[in-house]
Amino acid sequence: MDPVGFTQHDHHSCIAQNLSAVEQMCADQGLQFTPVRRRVLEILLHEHRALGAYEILDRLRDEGLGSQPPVAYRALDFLVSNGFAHKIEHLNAFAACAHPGQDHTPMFLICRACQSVAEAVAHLPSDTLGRTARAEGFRIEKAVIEAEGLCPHCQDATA
Amino acid sequence: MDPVGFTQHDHHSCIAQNLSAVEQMCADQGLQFTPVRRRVLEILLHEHRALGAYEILDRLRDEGLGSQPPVAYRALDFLVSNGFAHKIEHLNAFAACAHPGQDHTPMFLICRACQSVAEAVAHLPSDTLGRTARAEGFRIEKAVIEAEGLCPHCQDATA
DNA sequence: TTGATATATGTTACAGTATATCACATCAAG
DNA sequence: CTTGATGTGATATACTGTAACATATATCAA
Repeated sequence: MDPVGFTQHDHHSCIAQNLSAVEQMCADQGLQFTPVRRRVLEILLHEHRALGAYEILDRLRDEGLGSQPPVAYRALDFLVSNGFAHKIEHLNAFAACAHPGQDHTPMFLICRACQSVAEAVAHLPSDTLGRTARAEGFRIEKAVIEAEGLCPHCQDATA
Repeated sequence: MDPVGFTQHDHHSCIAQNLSAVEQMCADQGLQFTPVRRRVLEILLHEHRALGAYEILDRLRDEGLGSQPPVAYRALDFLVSNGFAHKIEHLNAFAACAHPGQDHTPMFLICRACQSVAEAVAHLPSDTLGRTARAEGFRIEKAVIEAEGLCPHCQDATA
């Protein structure tokens, strides 16, 4: 479960693997992986960055797959609530999940220069957040952990 | 630096203390603590929860202190960028800072039942977020850490 | 197969959040 | 006194998200 980071990788196979994994999980769980939902995930995977709902909608519209906001939002809701994508609150945008299906609290490193996004996995119990919640008697249901800054590449470019 | 949590406290003096601390800091740093900015902070302190920009704007309007969105957003920008308030991304809302002036990465526990918000302080270097960033060579400039769930009181109420 | 139920999609309209821009006032520094 | 920085007022607009209702498609039991 490596963080999917700022390094090069075989993008084509990464898309294919993710898609077939999601396909399999939908079959197993009786979820309908419909054309719109599939296409939205493909778009997110292909871009490999966070996209706004309306960017996604524009592409759906170009392909005749739906033209109104609720179409995009519903597909995104499906993907997010089943763990196939995440919403990045800081950007009001969405990104494909780097390790779909595994129940996890994602953590994002967002480069403010090149807009790339790396996903890693938090370890809540040992983090300040988890320990504070325990101490306060708060029950965490969902956590949002996002950092903005400069990725290694853009630090070099700036320097 | 206790987390300001879900327990009772002397709200009147907590408002007064916070306000005078901010006042002092503005004086020290040559920042203009203007009527609009002061009023917005007072509103946030008084509510002691996260407020949307337009909720704040409505109150400003009632008091004749400005009626257009930029007025509220500019005051909020001032408060946020100087560390006197925080934006809670998960809610698209704003809350007064519980320990203004201290440079810190705030962490929020948000009750989805009663909407109360507790602020605590993260220890980035030891958390997964900080360690991951270090390992990836990512330089964090700002972090957003927010948890949604049930506060102790609402857990009891639900049970 | 048929009908009943649940789920997914299409569309309109709107609500909520945020910013760009221009004009004007104030005030401190040179 | 004028220049530049900062704050305010106001209009307009862009971006993000949802409510509500109609239609279509899938699923499953009888």
